Amino acid sequence: MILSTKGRYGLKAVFELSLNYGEGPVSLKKISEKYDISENYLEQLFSKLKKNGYIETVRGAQGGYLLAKEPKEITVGMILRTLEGEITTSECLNREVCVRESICATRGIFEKIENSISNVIDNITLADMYEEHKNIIAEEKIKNEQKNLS
Amino acid sequence: MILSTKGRYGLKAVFELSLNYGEGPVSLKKISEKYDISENYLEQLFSKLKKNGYIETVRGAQGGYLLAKEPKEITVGMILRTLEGEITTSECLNREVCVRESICATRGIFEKIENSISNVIDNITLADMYEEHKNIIAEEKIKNEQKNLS
DNA sequence: TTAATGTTGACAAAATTAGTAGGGTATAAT
DNA sequence: ATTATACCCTACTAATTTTGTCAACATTAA
Repeated sequence: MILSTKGRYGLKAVFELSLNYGEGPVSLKKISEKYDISENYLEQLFSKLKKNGYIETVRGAQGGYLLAKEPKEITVGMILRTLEGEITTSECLNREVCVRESICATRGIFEKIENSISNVIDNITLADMYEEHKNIIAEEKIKNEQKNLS
Repeated sequence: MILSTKGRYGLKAVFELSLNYGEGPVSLKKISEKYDISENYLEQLFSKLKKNGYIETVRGAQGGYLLAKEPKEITVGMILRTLEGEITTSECLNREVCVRESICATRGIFEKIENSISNVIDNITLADMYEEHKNIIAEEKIKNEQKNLS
C-alpha cells in the first residue's frame, strides 16, 4: 500500500463532492457516514484542500463543503499531492548529494517511476472519474438484467 | 517519498552486485561503507532477497553476496516487491469490501496507478540500469572535456 | 435562541520504519 | 589448529508517521 489513508480517503471524499457538484454543500457528517471515515480526520484533510483552493466551505446549519472549481478542472494529482505531499521516490534529485556514480544509476529509475505516476494522476480529472463511474454502473446493470433473464 | 529506505537502499545495493557480476562475491562491509548504509540493516534486506532466490552468499573469509541470476534476468520490480511488499494503492481490489458504488469509482483510478507503476518497474532489469549508468558516465565525460577546452 | 455546522489546536494510540545488539556458524588464509 | 573474515539469525528499540480523538470555539439557518 503506497498511498496512505490520507490520499485514499481524501480522493473518495472529493469524488463525493463532485457527485454533488452544482447542488449545494455536502456536510462532513454525511460523507464520513457514507464511507465510514472519522469525521474529525476528514476535517483535517479537507482543511488542507481548502487552503490549496480546491474546495470551499459554507458555515452554519445546512452548510458543508463543495468543490471550488468544475470537476474537469481538478485532477487526481492535485488532490494526492496536497494530501500526500510530493510524489517522489528518491531524495537523490539533488545533484550535490549524488556524488558517487553508482548512486546516480538508481536515480534514473526513480525518476522514471515518478514520471509515470505523475503522468497518470495529472491526467485524470474528477470529471473523468465520474465518466468511469457511470460506465461501471451501466455494466453492472446489464449483468443484473442477464441474471434475471436466466 | 513513496519508497522507504528498504527499497531505495536495497536497489542500490543490488545494483552494486550487478556491477561486480562475474567477479566473485562482494562483502556487506564494502557496500555499506560505499553507500553509508547500516551493515546490519542491509543484512536484513539481503536476507529477504536471498530467500526469494535473487542473490546467493559465500560464507567465510573473502565471502560475500552475489547475484543468483544474470543482471538481465532480474527486474527492479522483483527487488522492490521483495523489500517493500506488494505495490498496491488500495485495499479495494476485493469486490466484497467494495459494495457501495461511489467507492468503486475511485478503485478504477487506483488500479490505473498501480498498473502504470508495475509497467515501469517490471520492465527495467539490472542490465538496463547498467546501460543507463554507462550513458550518464559518458555524458559527464564529454561535459568535462568541453570544460577543459574552454 | 438554538441546533447544526465548520475551525482550530493539542493530544495520543498504533503501526511502521530504520535501525542496534549480540550471539551464532562457516571458511579461507596463516 | 588458529584466527580473522564474513554471513546467519533473533530479538530489541528509538524515532517517526499514520490515524485518528477531544474539546473549546465561531458562524449561521431556521
